[in-house]
Amino acid sequence: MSTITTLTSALQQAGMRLTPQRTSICELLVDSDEHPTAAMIYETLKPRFASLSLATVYNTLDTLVSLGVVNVLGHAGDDKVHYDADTEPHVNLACLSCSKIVDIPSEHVTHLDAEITAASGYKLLGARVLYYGLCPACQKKQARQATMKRN
Amino acid sequence: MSTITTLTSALQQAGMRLTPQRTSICELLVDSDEHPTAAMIYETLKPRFASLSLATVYNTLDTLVSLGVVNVLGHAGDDKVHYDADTEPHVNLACLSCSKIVDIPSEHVTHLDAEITAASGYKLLGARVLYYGLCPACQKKQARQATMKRN
DNA sequence: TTCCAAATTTAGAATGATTATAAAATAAGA
DNA sequence: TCTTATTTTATAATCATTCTAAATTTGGAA
Ligand SMILES: [Mn+2]
Ligand SMILES: [Mn+2]
Ligand SMILES: [Zn+2]
Ligand SMILES: [Zn+2]
Repeated sequence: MSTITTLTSALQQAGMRLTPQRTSICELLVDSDEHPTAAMIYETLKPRFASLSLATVYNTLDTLVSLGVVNVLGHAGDDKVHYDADTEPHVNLACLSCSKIVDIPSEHVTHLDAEITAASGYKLLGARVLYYGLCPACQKKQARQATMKRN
Repeated sequence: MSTITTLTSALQQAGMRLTPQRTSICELLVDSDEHPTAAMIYETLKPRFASLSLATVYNTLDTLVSLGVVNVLGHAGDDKVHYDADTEPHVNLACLSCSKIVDIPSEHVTHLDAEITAASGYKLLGARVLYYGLCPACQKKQARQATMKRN
């Protein structure tokens, strides 16, 4: 399990300073289980840093991703990129309708890293294991709307 | 293995007409193993359809994705969304430097679909299993540049 | 055939997430 | 304190993608 230290020390070891903004972004990423976007991080931290800039959020996220301590999952029905500070192998499951992403533990994904590295010679930096579809609530919503139209 | 018919009949069963543009987009997706972007598809088909529009490419891709016969993998170092007509479970492996995506067969991913459906109640539409890092060639390139700087 | 309405494609404008830029603020060290 | 490198910020710019309305194509009557 990633802790705040995992992220902050990654930044330091990369020769970067630990500013309050960067620390808060790392904290939010580790504490959150909602796979936030840059905009969500920005909005959440705005009250704490009145002058926070979106550029800082994007820059910090890019750095964390390129250091391999944060995974970038991509779009989830919205057109925003979602991030995941939990780099332990697991399945992410997104609803294309409400854009929520939940975690699914799976024994199967645990061994993929080693398998891929061995088979490919690639230097792995991150994983994007995201299945997508419709959550139960949004399935019901769709069924209801389909019924409406038919009548 | 997906054939051209998998995609075209999905469009027809959704009540859509099989136009030459749509058929060609489906063909290209099935024939290609390079996980193309909308722009790549557009450029490839432009010689055949002088008046082809990017909107048609995007619309067709969206439809195919929402029908579950094409997977959307997301960005790969570039900022273009890559698509995969191979919906058989497999690992995609992207190089963030040269943006190439290769396929890695894996026994482990085969059972994920069923496992996720059972555990979640979601209606699955697609999978995005993409690991990313640096291919061997780009690793060498980076090492060489690091050496340069040091001297 | 010819005609019609629906579906589709197209060209071009608009959107908006992300990136780039340059100036202001901050921090580390002499 | 100075000095300098790093970082943040405000704002402009980019560009992949989406939207829009007009033009084209289609399939099915008549
Ligand atoms: Mn997750
Ligand atoms: Mn693939
Ligand atoms: Zn939902
Ligand atoms: Zn490469």
